[in-house]
Amino acid sequence: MPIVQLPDGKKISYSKTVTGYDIAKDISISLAKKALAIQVNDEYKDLSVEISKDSKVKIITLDDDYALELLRHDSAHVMAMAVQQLYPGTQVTIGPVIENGFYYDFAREEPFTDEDLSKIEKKMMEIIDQDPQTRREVWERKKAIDHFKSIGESYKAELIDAIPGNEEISIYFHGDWHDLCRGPHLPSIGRIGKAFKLMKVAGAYWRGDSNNVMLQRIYGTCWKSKKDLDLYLHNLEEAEKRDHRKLGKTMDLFHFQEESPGAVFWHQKGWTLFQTLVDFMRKKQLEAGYMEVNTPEIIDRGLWEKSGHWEKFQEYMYTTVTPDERTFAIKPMNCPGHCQVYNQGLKSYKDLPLKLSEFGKVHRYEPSGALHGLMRVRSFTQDDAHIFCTEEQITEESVKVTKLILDIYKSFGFENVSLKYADRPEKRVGDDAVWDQAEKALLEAIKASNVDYTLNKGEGAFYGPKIEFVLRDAIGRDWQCGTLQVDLNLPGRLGSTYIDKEGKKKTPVMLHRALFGSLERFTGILIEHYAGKLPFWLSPVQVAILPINEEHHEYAKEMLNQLEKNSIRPIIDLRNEKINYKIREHSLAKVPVLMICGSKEVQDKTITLRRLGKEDQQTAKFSEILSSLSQESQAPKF
RNA sequence: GCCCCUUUAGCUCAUUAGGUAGAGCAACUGAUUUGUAAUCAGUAGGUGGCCUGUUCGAAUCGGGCAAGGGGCACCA
Repeated sequence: MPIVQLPDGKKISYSKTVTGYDIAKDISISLAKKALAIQVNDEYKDLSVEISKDSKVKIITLDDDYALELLRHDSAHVMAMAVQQLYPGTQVTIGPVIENGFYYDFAREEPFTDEDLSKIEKKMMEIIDQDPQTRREVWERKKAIDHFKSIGESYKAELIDAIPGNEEISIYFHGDWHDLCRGPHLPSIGRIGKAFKLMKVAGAYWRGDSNNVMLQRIYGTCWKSKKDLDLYLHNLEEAEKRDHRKLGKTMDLFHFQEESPGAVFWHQKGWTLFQTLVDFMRKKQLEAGYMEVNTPEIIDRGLWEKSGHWEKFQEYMYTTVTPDERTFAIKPMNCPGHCQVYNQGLKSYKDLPLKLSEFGKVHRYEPSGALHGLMRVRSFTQDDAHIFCTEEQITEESVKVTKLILDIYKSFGFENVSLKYADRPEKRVGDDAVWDQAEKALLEAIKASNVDYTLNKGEGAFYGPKIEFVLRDAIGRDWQCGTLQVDLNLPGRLGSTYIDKEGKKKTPVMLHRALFGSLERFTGILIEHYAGKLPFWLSPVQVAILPINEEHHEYAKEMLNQLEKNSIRPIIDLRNEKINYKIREHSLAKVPVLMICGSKEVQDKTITLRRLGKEDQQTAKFSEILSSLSQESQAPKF
């Protein structure tokens, strides 16, 4: 005698077990037609689920957000159906819903080609037209394993074996095709609609483990309507346009070449941008009490053995053997070097906290497949610092670091920042009491920052807990940049000490901290965030002076000179081209300010100014414009 | 590192049964002296990523290597 309660509070009582479909029908015929699934006490179920107990229910239709998950999940199944019909002998493994779509991993000897994708898509359309009904069955575990083994689906059998004993094994049938699946699913396949597209084939390890065999993964996207699909595809194209690798080329910022994979050749314009960033951060750090130092790139392996890098990090280190047969490593991190600077001279508790910063270029032999433009390189500059302090100072210093990082992010328009906090792992060094203190300190810093955070339990470094700073860019992508790590290990290993109030030698705690992590990567993020249209203060070329014809060249040169004297970065275009042509070209080059001068301007000592992306013009005295641009050229303050 | 794909002029891309390559833009030369997103004409430009094999003949087919791309794994 179940009584079901609808979202509006209305109750319907039944004299016997009912299905979701029955309920939908009792509410209205039109709802029954639209119904895709049912939510029973916060759990999503098939529409065919039998309800025997009192429950709160909600009929899921295309209007619910959850519908998209159903559509995508069913799309994955249909894709697997299509693949197995077209390519017999292919094994199915897992096929989950992901952001914007779905994928399915297949085991098949032959690789899938792009032509295969269109064939599969076509077959999917056919299946959707046939609209097979969905049916759920619960099987006994052994029967399920034996069955999948008998039809050659060993991966599925392995998956069933891994399902916890208290869970039931549900098998979904779509027509005569079936798959192990938790569900729920649409009542019939035709409900998917046709707003989907197969995107790409990729390799993926079975169970995400690189020791396992590699499967073939097909990615697809699926939406509620053709319109949504088109919008998604359009957004992808737009995102491609702001790809920093593409913009780096067209804006003449940097290049890569095969003789030095993963290392940047910075061109004048890109390097100007890079240096502008460094200048900005240098100033902010000096204001925050950091002392900038510089340490060697190449250091004897003995020091890396002491620091533990030789043991833990060797596979990422470049090494070199000199003619006198000494082995050196090119630094992958700055910390050991900073400890050496700290170790010079006796330190007192009065010297703490001691903050050493460095724009240190580090080299790491990253796996070739990881390289990606500026975002992942083998040679990069860290905006690195190490804070030597007492255990009692961890909290205060952590709060300061967090504030500094968040303030700097804001200067670049990154308001949407989140934190990831990782606490003690199983394998670690240091006393639990010190860990307690370090973790408490980081949590307090997080609390003080008033920013959302997620906990990565047990994911801390072996030497201490850490916070990672994640920023979201203009098109909603997250980038992990800054980091703050408490280190209870390295100062001890490298013999760093200070004299405390009682005159006893003690080992300081070290905080590792980076604002953006890699400046190369941050430059890439900035380019994409701004789609190349950098704010005036960061723009490598800030002003293009465009005279109308030869008569105005002299005046134009005069202004060039004035701008340069005022530390603005101008260029001048004296080519014998029409003004339209010059405007177009420098606009495409994303120069933020165009200065046009013709006879009128020469006569009145004015300039006509046009800003990137805007069509309106502004004519004013050159002197006035000069002072306002000088103002605008300053780095943000906070 | 692993799977798949790609690599042709400075850039973006063509050449769909193997017969030594073509366009647009850029560059250069000349004409044009121009007022807010492409003035016209001409010239030059390529041992087709590198090595190797098959063939009378390879950008095109096979093998190897490298770099780049999409993913996976790793990660700033």
